[in-house]
Amino acid sequence: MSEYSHSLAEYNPQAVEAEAQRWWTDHECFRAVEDPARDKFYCLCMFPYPSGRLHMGHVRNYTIGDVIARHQRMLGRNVLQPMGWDAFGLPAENAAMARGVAPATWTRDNIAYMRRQLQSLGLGIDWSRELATCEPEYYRWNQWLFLRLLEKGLVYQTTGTVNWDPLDQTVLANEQVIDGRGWRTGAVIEKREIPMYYMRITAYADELLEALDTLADWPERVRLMQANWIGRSAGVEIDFPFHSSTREAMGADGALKVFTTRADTLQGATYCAVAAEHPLATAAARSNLSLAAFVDECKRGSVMEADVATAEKRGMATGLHVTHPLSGARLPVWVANYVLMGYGEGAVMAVPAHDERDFEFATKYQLPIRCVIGSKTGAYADTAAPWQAAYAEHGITMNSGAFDGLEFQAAVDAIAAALESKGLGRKRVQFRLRDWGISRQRYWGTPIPIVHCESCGAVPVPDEQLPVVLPEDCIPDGSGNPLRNRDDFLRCECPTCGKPARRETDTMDTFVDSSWYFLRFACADSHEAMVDERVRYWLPVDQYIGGIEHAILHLLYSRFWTRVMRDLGLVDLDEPFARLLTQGMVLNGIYYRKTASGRIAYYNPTEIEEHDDGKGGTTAVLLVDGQPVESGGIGTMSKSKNNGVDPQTLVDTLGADTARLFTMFTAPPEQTLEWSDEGVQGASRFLKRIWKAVHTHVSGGAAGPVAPADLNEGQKVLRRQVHQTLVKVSDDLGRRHTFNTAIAAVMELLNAVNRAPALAPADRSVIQEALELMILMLSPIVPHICHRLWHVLGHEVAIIDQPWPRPDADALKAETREIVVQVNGKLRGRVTVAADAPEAEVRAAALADGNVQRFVGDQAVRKVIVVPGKLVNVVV
RNA sequence: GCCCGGGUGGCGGAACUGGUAGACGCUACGGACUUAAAAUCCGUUGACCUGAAAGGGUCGUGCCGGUUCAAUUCCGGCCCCGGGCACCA
Repeated sequence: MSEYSHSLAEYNPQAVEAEAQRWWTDHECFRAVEDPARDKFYCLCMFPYPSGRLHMGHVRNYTIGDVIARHQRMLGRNVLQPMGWDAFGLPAENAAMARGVAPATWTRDNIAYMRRQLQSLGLGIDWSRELATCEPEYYRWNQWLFLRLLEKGLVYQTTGTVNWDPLDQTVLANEQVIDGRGWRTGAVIEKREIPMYYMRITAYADELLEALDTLADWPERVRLMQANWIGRSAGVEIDFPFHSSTREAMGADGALKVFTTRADTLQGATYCAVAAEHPLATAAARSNLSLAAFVDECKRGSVMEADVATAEKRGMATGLHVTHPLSGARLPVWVANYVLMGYGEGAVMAVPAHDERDFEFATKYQLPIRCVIGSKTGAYADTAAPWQAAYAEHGITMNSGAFDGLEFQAAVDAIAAALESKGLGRKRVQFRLRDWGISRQRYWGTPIPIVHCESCGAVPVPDEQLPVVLPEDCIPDGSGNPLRNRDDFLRCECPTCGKPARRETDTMDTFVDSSWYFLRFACADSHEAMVDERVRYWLPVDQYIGGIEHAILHLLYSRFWTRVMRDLGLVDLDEPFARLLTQGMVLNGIYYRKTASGRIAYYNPTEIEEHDDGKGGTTAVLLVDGQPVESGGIGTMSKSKNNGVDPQTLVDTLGADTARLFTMFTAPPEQTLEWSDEGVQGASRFLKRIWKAVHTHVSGGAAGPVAPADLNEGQKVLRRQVHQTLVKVSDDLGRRHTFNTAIAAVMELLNAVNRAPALAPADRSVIQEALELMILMLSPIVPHICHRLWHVLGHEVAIIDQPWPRPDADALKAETREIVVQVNGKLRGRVTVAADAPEAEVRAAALADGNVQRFVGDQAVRKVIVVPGKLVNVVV
């Protein structure tokens, strides 16, 4: 008999959790050791940015991972669940500015605090593999791989556009630009072209796209988003030769190259449009002051695609002309703000009749609209006048001379062939994906390992000089990169000629850090190499868990980086993440007041009380003054809306198990989760109920093993529910990852156990089995309380080392089944039949039901549909 | 603007492959226990109609339309909310 069995004390989460955590630590339960004889399971959650304190999103993320990891462990897998820190980034520099503390100090303090917080959640993490990306031991390999990519031509330098704050004389992130102005200075932001390093992710575009089909265990929506992001489109590249007048003006021959996926509409092109950055725009602006001013203005606008796409369409004629490659017609060239320099050729042929954007532009500037596609049911042109909108669907060519009457693909093929024979066009594949610009004009990141020499130019730092260590005592003040003022960092010798030279001060995008950390966890202590042979054992990650907001960039960069390392012979792996779960965000209510000055003051929901307003709704009141506040609905927990909930308070009061249970029960993992104080209470109450159920049962003395043959009907029914619940929970945890329904099923079972008679020895045996299985099923979710209750139920061996139970096939067998009977699709009755009753018998029983007969009446039965084991539908 | 999701009682959600809409939890209300409160336990809780009651019926899954014996689920069109849009991570 266990030492705990007679303790009917109140459930005290702090004591229970401390005890369980101590046991796991003392026994090194989560230390992952390579063992080729065992199946491994690598369970990884996206590592956190050490922002200061854990937020509820972290709790949700890491609880999901821990539940899956613990379940897999019980299934017998050799589980690895590591943790690290995405430690470089902008917030550390902001904190430095706000508090005058070095980013390194701030970051490391945050890591220490957040590590303790994670440990208090009882996560089964192998802390011996912990890493932080701001450690030279880690980022030296960013530098090393950068140099390998440079050698292979997969890193190159070209100019890129950045946001420039003219007052602070610094580059701003998109996030730091608010309504076109710098967040600190309020100055109107300019665009600047500066040299930057790029990674040639486009070289892998085809493979990254095609391999999406192999990711069967990724959410469909993520694969779709990635496919659309890569954006492969087959089309035709068309040359519009310069018109004679333009040749004179330009002093050169040539053609305007455009890319189009709608070559079938070529005969409807009435003008061409180029981006403000296009060479033709630059050339035309040289002799045209107002055009130069317009081009300048366009270049000043936002770099963000959302802004460009929603901006009012504006343009100006360049005065230059090109000739239509087939008809020879003279077409004007316009500069338009809706043409992106970064896609295709930075120039488009405009077909206003068949493209929404061209249509809007042509209507505004009174450019001709020429219809060349008719709908399949008739000529569109007849019904569309006067023009209301573009007809952008595929259709049949018309007004296109020799190309009339063709369907989309035939028209594209014929026109492409005609262009090709004239040397004015060719079929081509275009990707939307752009190369990855990794240069950041910021301090707190991986230094780019390049030295600038007056004689030799940009020279790679030799491997033996790695890492290029970032000085850690800088405190950014918002005016540019502080590395530029650090002589001890800047000054160096040129590795090629030995003359004095200057170090590159740009650092790498933090997405570089997160593109391979999952590989490093396999061998975090490797000093000689970036990765070693242990990667072969642990990778791929069997289950990756993180926020849906990373669906594109982080996951795509990681897939790219893994392939780069594969092609360098460093790993034997195409895809890093076998199975992906994208968790939803955590939301909470938003409350605010408008102050006299018109500013909005947000109040944390913990300072608010909702009162009934007597009209079926509620009024929100601020606790300190009792006065009403505005309710702003619900939104993601954020600092700016002041609606975050500190999980630490919850852990300190109701315990980690309650926090874990609440986040797992309240919503399925992929959906958004709404915070609710009452819901948290409900989770806590359930733990108390199960605590009490176990102790009450045990206080009745020892229960013998179940003897299936001796059970009465009620005991059989309860036992069947026990094993049905086990079947469901196994599936919910293992395949579906719907932890909410798994918990609901266990709750139902506890309700059934609490209702069941508990006097006879056979009753107590069935209840003992039910409670044991419930504790085993709950142990991945609320491991601390289960650690204790397992002992209370009389077991010496800790539950962490128990295997996942198997349902008893005999217990699952039922002799009868309830069948639903519908008449014309509406529920009219239920009949109970033998579980193995043949269809004819089920059908007869259904038709014999009193209520069914009432609804059938004297109407003729037209059809009877029998769904085996489920329902009968009588159609009259 | 483009790409991807989501919308079900008073609330969070369940219904897994087209087959009983509302499991489970919360809230609210009623009751038990208590000097009292908290806690705990028991019961009721989609709307409407009907019945003394037991019960029975109609409607109902954002809106409009379609397919089907049967639609929260599939198809077409719309509305609203959330995520991403390349320098937040």
